[in-house]
Amino acid sequence: MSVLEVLNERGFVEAVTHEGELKEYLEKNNATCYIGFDPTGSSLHVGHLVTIMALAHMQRNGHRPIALVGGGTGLIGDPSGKTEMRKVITHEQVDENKRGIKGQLSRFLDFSDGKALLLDNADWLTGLEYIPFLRDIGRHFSVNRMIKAESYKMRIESEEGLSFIEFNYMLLQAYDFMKLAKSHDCMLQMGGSDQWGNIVAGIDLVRRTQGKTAFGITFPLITTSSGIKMGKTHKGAVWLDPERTAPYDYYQFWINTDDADVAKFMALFTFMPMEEIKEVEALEGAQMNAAKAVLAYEATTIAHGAEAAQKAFEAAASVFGAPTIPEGLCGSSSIPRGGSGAVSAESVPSSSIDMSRLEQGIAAVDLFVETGLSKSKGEARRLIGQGGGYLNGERIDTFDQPISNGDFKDGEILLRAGKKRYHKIVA
RNA sequence: GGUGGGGUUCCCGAGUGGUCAAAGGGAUCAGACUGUAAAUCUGACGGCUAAGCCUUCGGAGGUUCAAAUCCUCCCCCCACCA
Repeated sequence: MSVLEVLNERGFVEAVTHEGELKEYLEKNNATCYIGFDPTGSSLHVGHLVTIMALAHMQRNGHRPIALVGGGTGLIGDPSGKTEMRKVITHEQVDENKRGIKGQLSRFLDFSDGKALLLDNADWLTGLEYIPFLRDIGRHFSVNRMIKAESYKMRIESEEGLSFIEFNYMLLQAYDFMKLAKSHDCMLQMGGSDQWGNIVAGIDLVRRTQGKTAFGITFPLITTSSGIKMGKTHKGAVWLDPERTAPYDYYQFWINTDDADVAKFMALFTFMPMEEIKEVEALEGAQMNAAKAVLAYEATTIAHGAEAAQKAFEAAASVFGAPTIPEGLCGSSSIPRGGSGAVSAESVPSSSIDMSRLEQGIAAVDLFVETGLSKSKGEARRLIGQGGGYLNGERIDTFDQPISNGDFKDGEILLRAGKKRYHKIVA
């Protein structure tokens, strides 16, 4: 089975250029392909996962993926799909972000022995000279055509407009492709559907300058079944950096997937075989929860390692109860089955507190604020007033209920806000 | 540079001297129902030493018993013209 089929089957493909030829190309060659990553943040997030997984599939099928960090283009900002101009970032930030990004990608890609590459387009873009660039590259672009591109249209029609530097983004990205085609024989670029215009521009440029056919694949924008762009939660992005999104929260993010999305996400964000995923589609009711646990476990394993996934699983089990995963379900997953014995909740956020203060008793509201479960006293008061505050599993009745060292159970006080947020206080 | 229109609480958006912590919607949070899902229903949604007080309506001043609302200056955005 070729990569293209794998990607297709798993729902990665939105559009492909020269489908037949690309298929042939991928079957005959150990191809090199690339995807660009914006170094605007120090961490990638779940929104990047589709592209990352696509690269991983490429590598697993014998091709060589290149993750291209836009250190040069990042200084400009891609207007595609954005309604407003992006902040320009500094070189130092880019360097720092690059390090973070590589670390995270290493979980998904094997960078050893040049099996995957991390390149930075700043290496060739920052040295460009204006006049030669215009003469050699600019002449291949038609403004008429560019302004018709979907990626620019929106901005051109917007109130804010499109700045000149952003307008040049397409040329630079096309230049990247051309450069990589020449230096690494990289003939395939992939990207989100908003990148279509940029990718096609690159393919064009490769053809005009080198007379070769390059290819492009775009991925669909993954939305949840409720139509929201996936990976954003009220708290902001779900990061791949464990410092920013703890593995436990990462795990929880996947657990909270909509029923309707579970199978889709399994196909996209795990390496589980499609036969098993098809079975998941048919699940109903509470069984779906078991499938979600598998999804969360697998996704967490990929992003943070088996150990972290195990811990997250156990922590979740200790607060929500261990899920029963039927034997027949998702056989390839190494998720613990049949309720593992000792469950620890060490991934639940915890803090310690000065014992002398506890002796006097601390009002519940204050404790909720101190532990970060509530942002302000008003919020804590509201929470408890509405019945959302719990102490060791018991609902707290009044907001000023004192909590003291008499409330320790097994050496800890377990506070809970609402259904899902916990905090442990240890002596 | 000229002319006109704007900047309101997380977002959109009403409000044009007191009745405004500011309509409505969205988002969010909690509760009920459930399966840590969705949908639905209910409630909350600036802060606090909480029937009271304090801080908010681009910024700084001013008028007034009283200003998001009126005046002055400034900053920013947008449209059209040049």
